[in-house]
Amino acid sequence: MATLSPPPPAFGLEQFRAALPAGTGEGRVADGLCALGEAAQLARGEELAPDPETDRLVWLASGAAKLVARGAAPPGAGTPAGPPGGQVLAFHFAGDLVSVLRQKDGDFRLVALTPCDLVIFPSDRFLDHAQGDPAVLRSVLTRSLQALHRSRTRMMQMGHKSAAARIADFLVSMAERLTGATRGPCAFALPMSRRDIGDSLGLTIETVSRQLTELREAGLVATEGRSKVAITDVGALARIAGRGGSKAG
Amino acid sequence: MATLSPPPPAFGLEQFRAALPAGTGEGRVADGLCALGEAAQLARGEELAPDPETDRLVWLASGAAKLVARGAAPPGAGTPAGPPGGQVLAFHFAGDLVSVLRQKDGDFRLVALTPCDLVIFPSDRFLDHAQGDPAVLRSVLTRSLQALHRSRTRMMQMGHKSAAARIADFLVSMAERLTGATRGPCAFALPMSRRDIGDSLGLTIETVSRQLTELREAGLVATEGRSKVAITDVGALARIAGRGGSKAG
DNA sequence: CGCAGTCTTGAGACAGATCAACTCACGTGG
DNA sequence: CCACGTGAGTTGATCTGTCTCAAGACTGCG
Repeated sequence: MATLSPPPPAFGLEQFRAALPAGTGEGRVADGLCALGEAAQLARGEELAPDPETDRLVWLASGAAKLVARGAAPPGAGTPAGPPGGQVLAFHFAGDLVSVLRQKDGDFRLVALTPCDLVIFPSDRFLDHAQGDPAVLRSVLTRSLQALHRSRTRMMQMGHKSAAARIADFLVSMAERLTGATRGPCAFALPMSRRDIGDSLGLTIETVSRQLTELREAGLVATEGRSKVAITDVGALARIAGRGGSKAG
Repeated sequence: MATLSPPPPAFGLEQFRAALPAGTGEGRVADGLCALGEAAQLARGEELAPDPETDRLVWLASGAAKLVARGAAPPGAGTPAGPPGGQVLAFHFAGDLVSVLRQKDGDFRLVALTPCDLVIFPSDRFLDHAQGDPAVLRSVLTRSLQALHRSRTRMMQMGHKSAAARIADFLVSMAERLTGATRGPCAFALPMSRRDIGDSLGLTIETVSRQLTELREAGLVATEGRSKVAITDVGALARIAGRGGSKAG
């Protein structure tokens, strides 16, 4: 269960305010929005308590989480993996605003990969308030359109890309989101398991493992332990992924 | 080239207005929006003239179109299919509001599958005006979030679904959008080619053809000519697609 | 009526899934 | 501090589904 935190002064809210569009004026609306938000923490593996009635917007103040679709058992429970288990739709990190629709519309669940601080807004009330400040509303809309664009681009890639390209793309994407690097070397720790990676890419854990091994043998990445990854050259991976200046090279 | 139509009284705009949220008041803002829109027609195979500078929102008043990503040659030109050709990201039909980003962000192009009437809005100016009426802005946002949701769901399916499931899903989706049917029998004409279908599903035309043949032999669909399709039972197809009551069934 | 392009059908090749051990990392308990 | 056990990760062998390459049949058009 998510641990609601009334005593601690709502960690994360101030960061949320800071992320609001600057042109929003004195912040009256921002205050209103913050008043709507409920701060919560999730421990590793914990899941955002589902709400069958309302769509929610969740602001991830810190940590990493995955958005999974129906069927994933809570960690520690049975259902090892007989059926597909739970399909991972997306990974989210600090700063992301995640749209979690009510269960009725195809219950998606937000599961913490690391300890998370988050702020939960009821979608409709958030928008009611945001209407008071079109800049905020527009900011959210722009984010959504970008998210849609990204999702479409990903979808296109998923359509007909090899396992190698998918893994490379995944790593490039993680490098960008976790370290901001878009080329050159970089290193980071992956918060998710091989299974999560495979589920999000439509591959099996075996294939994920094999592809990582090949990249390792090609000298493009180095791994340490289960999660640490060092990329020799993000640009080279991006090329394998079919991004950027792929023109014949 | 898109044929701009100044003389005809902007066919499509009235329908666009009608589709705006009802609670928007007298329609002052709606008038402003309509003033921003440029009506255009596209003939079959024609492509919306690309604009490298501005993001656009395109309202499809009538007809059907596909949103494709870089590389697709105009119909009648060379480039049969040597390289991947053009990946189809989505199909759109009358009533859809399509977000077409500027070329810089990964040029997507809107290509007419049938003669189309459409209304083109510059994205930023549309939003500027829409800020005058939060209800409109919110309506657009809601649409976007739903589109994102649909895109994610599709992405998930693309990830690990068989060719049969993808074709079945495609047919169910088309049945819903073209006839409104979600179960029972229905019939319609597909406005797109096998190649378009394959491109949108990440399959080859041969596989599309084979899967349709199997569905035909199974008595689930009947085809006539190149485009006409009759579905015996949408629910049965939905089950194959992995939608609905798939529980062990 | 004939042509061109789309669609269908077939045979073979290959990527990734599946099934099955094995190894290692990391947390636990001695 | 080190030994141990569990579950994650890796690796290998095989099998299936889809792509590829190659003809052939039909649709729809001029």
